[in-house]
This record gives sequence, structure tokens and C-alpha cells, in this order.
Amino acid sequence: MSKKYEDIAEELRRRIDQGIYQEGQMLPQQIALAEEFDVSRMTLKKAMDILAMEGLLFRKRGVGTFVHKSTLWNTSSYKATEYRGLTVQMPDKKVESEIISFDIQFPSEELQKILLLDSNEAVYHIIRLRIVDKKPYILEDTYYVVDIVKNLTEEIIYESIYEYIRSDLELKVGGAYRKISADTPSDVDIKHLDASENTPVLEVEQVVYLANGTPFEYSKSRSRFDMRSYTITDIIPH
Amino acid sequence: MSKKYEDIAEELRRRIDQGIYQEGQMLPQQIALAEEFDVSRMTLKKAMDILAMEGLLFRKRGVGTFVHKSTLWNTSSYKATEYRGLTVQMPDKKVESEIISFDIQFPSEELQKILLLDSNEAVYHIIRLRIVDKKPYILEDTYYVVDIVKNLTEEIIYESIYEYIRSDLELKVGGAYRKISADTPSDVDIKHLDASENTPVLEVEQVVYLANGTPFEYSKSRSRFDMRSYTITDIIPH
DNA sequence: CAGTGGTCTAGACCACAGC
DNA sequence: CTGTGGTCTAGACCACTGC
Repeated sequence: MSKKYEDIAEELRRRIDQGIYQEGQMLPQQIALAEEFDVSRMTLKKAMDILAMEGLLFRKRGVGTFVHKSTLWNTSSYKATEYRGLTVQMPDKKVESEIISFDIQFPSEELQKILLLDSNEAVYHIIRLRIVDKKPYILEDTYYVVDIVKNLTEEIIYESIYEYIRSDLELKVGGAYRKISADTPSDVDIKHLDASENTPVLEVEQVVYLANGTPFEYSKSRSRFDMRSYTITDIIPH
Repeated sequence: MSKKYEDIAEELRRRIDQGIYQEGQMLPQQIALAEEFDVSRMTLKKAMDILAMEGLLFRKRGVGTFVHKSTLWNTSSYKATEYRGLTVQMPDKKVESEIISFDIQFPSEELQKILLLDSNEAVYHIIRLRIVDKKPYILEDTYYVVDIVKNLTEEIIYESIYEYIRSDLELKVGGAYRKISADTPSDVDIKHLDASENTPVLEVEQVVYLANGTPFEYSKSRSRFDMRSYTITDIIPH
């Protein structure tokens, strides 16, 4: 059974996308929409909460619900809430991978703490260069917990690891912690990212969790400063 | 009247902080906590939702609610959900400001679109260097809508603009869109951030909204790569 | 099967904006 | 005062886990 509030959120998203509800325009009141979808007002509000957190809607008590005007932020650049990997994020581009290294090892003490592992629970270590439209895009240095992301092969790594996690392993991603920083280029960056020794690099360090709270990935991905940025929609509920 | 779910969230946060609920430990079941706080289970769950989104808790259906282990992410570095400016973020440090420029002007066409202004609605333009413990920390280039952030003075800018917005103007911040990128240093960066011409710079570009959805600030803040990073907790509710 | 958290309801009441 | 969205309830029922 699908969740009503997710279905409704999806439908509202579609209506905004198609311009049925236009920028700056007021939506029908919650009670009317609740009746239309034949749900309680609480459930409708929950659907709207999702869209508000995504930044599509904002609500003003005593006034109404409005479609947020977009301007800067509706397009391009990496979204904080995407977990499906580059392959899905860039449907119109050609995404390739170059596997720079792929092995299995025991985790360092630091990694044991981050991924909540014992010293004998192995991890895959993958260094992979993502290439978009023939240009080097992101250099990923990733560790996956072997017990969770089972039976990785070079073929999977060459295609989409997240697609494998989602479709074949049927695991659900629950969230991530990320740290974004700038850095000077390392020798590896210079070699693979088509960077010089003065090219700034954007680094995204992350721990990714399954929906049940188990961490399964630790990675650092680095890009040239002019190839990638990171956007965040940050709405305080009120 | 304060909101029950916020009070409960605050109390649970305190209990985690004080170790009453310890890392990895299971919390009392929702029904028991609901009884303890004398609220409905829905309300208790809403409090837990907040802490789950902050990454403090995670829940496993059929099992229980647990305190998330922290490791990497519990410390330092700029949090995505902070809106109260450096002065509050760094209570133990000495935060000073150097005002590099402060004037009032009409918005450019681009800025009109971003802040939803007419060409005759003025903006303050402030370039300010934030200095933490005597070291240059962030170079901010900010525009505020004059009609909203009224009567700015050099004194306010020297202290804390967000404190002024919150306490004196009694405005509520509702959220922000941010874009984070790396960049090469500009001449201004080199001059003020104690950077050389090869020092990478981290830039945070943001539009900040009031709780009612009105944008009131557009800014770009830049720091040396080794002075600042940006962390995000990104939990998909389930 | 028992026990956990997740969803959903129908309705009451509150807070706020604008006439 | 009316109409908007926000909070809260008490309880039903569902989904998942682990014994």
C-alpha cells in the first residue's frame, strides 16, 4: 500500500510543474484539497509539509498557501536530497566511469568508528572517476560495507552502484551526513580531474545511511571548482 | 502558548545531550513517552520527527527508537540550520567585524528578480569582514531589502545584523536557499582574507526568506578553504 | 504471536491576517 | 468577524521485527 501523503505530494508537485498552480498563486484551501483527495486534513497537510520542505510551497497562517517563486534555484546543480547517483541526476548526459582502483580491505580504526564496524568486517574501497560528456567530473573515493552492499563487481561499478543498491539489493537509503569544503588539489586530482596545481577543488565528504539507520557508505568526492556546486533548500517549519 | 512538540523535542535533546539516553541505546517506546509528557502519540511522534531530521535519532519499525552515534558530525563546522549569524554560532569566540563598505542603492535587474523587487525599491549593500579571534574569517557581500530590514546603521552592522532582525525588528526567518561552491581567490579575497593568489576559497551564496516567504537577503560569503566548511544532515523521513 | 513504529481519521480548538 | 493555516487528541488500523 502506498502512502496517501506521498501520492498527494506527488500530484501537487505535478500540478506545480505543469503550471496548474502557478508561481506566487494561492492554492485551494487545505479543507477543499482534503475533500478533493478524500483524505483528512492532517494527511493533506503532511503532503504539503513535504513540498514546503522542498521549497516548492510556503504557507502563511491566516492567508493561504502559495507556490514559491524559483529564480535562481530551480535548475541545475547538485541537489541535497538526491541519492540516486549521477546516472539519474543527469538523464540527458552521457555518464561514464573509469575505475581507478577497486579492492576489498579491513577498515581502519577511523573507518570502523564511522561505519560502526568491527576490525574484521570488510569494506570495498573504490576509487572511481565519473566522466560526463567526455569530461572528467567527479573523483570519488568510496568505502562500502561488504555485508550490506554485497557482491559488487567491476561491471556494477562501471555502471551505477546506487541503481544496484536500489533495484537489485532492494535497500532503501534513509539519509546522509555531508561536509562540504574547498581544498587545494592533490596529485591525484591533478592527474585525473584535468586540474593544475592551482585549481581549487570542491570536496563533498559523506556518510550515507540506510532507512533503518545503518551506515553503509563513507566517501569523499572531489571536483574542479568550475565543474560542480552544491545547493540546499533549507526551510524552517513554522 | 508554546508548542508541545517543540518543548518535548527540546527535552529529548537535553536528555540525549546529558546522556540520559545514550548513543545506540533504545528510547522508551512512544506510548510510554506520550504518557510521560501527557500528550497524544501523534504529538510525541512529531517531536521525534524533528530529532530524527536533525540526525539525533533514528527509528526502526518493529524494533524501536535509538540515539544515533555521532563520530564525525557532532562537532564544529557551520551547520545548515543556523540562521542566527556568527555571533550566536560561536559563543566562546570573539567575533568582530570590519565594515569595508556600506551604502544604499537601487537593485540591479538580476537582484530585482532574486529579491522580487521593483527597480525603485532600495537595498542596502554591505561588504563586511567577520573576524574571529583576531583572524579574518568570512568576507560577506550582502544585500538587504530596505523596506524589510529598516534603519540599518553602522553600529548594527558592526555587531550582529541577525540579532537586530530578530530582536528589534521582530522578524522571523523562514528558510534559505544556498549554493556552495569553491572558487579561485579574487583580489578582494587576497586583500582581506589573508590569502595568496593560489588559495582556494569556499563560497556560500544564499537567498534568505522570512517565515512568510518574502526574500530579504541575498549574499555571498567567502572564506579561505582552511577556515570553514559546511555540514548538512539530510534525513529522508520514512 | 507480541511489541514496535507508521499512517490515517474526524473533529476540536488556537493563532494570525485582513476586512 | 471570517477565513486561513497550525496544533492536538484518542483511537483505529497497518507494517515490520523478532521471538
